Amino acid sequence: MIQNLTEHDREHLQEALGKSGQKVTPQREAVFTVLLAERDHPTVDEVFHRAREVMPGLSLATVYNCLETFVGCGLVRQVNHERESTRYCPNLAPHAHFRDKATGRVHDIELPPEVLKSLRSILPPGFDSEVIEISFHGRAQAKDSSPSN
Amino acid sequence: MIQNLTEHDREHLQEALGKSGQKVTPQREAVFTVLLAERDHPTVDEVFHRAREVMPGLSLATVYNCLETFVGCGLVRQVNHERESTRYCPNLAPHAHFRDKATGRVHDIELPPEVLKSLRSILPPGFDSEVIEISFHGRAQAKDSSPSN
DNA sequence: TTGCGGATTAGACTCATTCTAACTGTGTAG
DNA sequence: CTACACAGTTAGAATGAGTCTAATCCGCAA
Repeated sequence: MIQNLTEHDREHLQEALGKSGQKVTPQREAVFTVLLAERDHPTVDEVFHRAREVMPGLSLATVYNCLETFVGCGLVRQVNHERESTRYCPNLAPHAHFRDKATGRVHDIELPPEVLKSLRSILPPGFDSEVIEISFHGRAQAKDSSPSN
Repeated sequence: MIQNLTEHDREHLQEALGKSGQKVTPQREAVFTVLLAERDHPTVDEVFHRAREVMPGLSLATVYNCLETFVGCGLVRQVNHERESTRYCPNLAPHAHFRDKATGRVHDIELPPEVLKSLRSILPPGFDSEVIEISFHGRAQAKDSSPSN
């Protein structure tokens, strides 16, 4: 089920961690692998259970730590919807999220640069935004499972 | 500090509650008054403390109940940022939120219809969105306090 | 007066997340 | 080789927003 990291992904991990002076550890590798394996915006708990299958001694605290580290060095994004548990997303391209009311599943929605730009333009002078989060909530007659990247 | 409701606002409250078969109570009036008095996106706790000044017996549970009721009948909107406490906003016009990194203060950002439209347009066919939330996070060299409306 | 139902209340409870303190493992200085 | 430092990991306790529960209150209709 859970593949090992590709050469490329391992390098990506290593480089991002290295840049902020941190190391690749087996736990971090396991957690990162889980995130890449199924890009379905898992919660911490889901990551925990999936990673445990591969590394039974892994603790929940470590999963929290790893994910925080990844967010800190820009490897993944947090996704929040209302006050539900935080989900994690390895898609770094600018995109919005769509949460399906029926299934709770989160889909990535591509965000064209011009739309992003028009969004930025609504900020009055003096407002300088680093992060924009856009989330839709509604119904999707989705074909199937995993969101595109 | 906390003014009474204007005639107009009381009618607004009454009508909205009435439509979903609920009554105006002193507690609901107090909570609604607090929301309108200072449109600074207070948390439940802030609403609770402000309303207590006017109605000392008011309980936290009731504040939760009132706010939930208001959301249910469309009188106010919830505003969530990451996993911080939920805030409440009586501005019903479509708008985005800007959270100031430095102060934590939330500002309303007007959302022109064409921007809203361009946002909707990025949804692939089959995705039907009822709610769109847009939030910016960054720094504002704000002149002063309360957000417009 | 009695009974009903919605509203309110205090306090118990849940549960995601954070904190703490102990432990592990690796690398480096002696 | 030994030991010290230090990042990372770990289990479990603590936190805190929000929800639930069961008792009470209150206005109204029979």
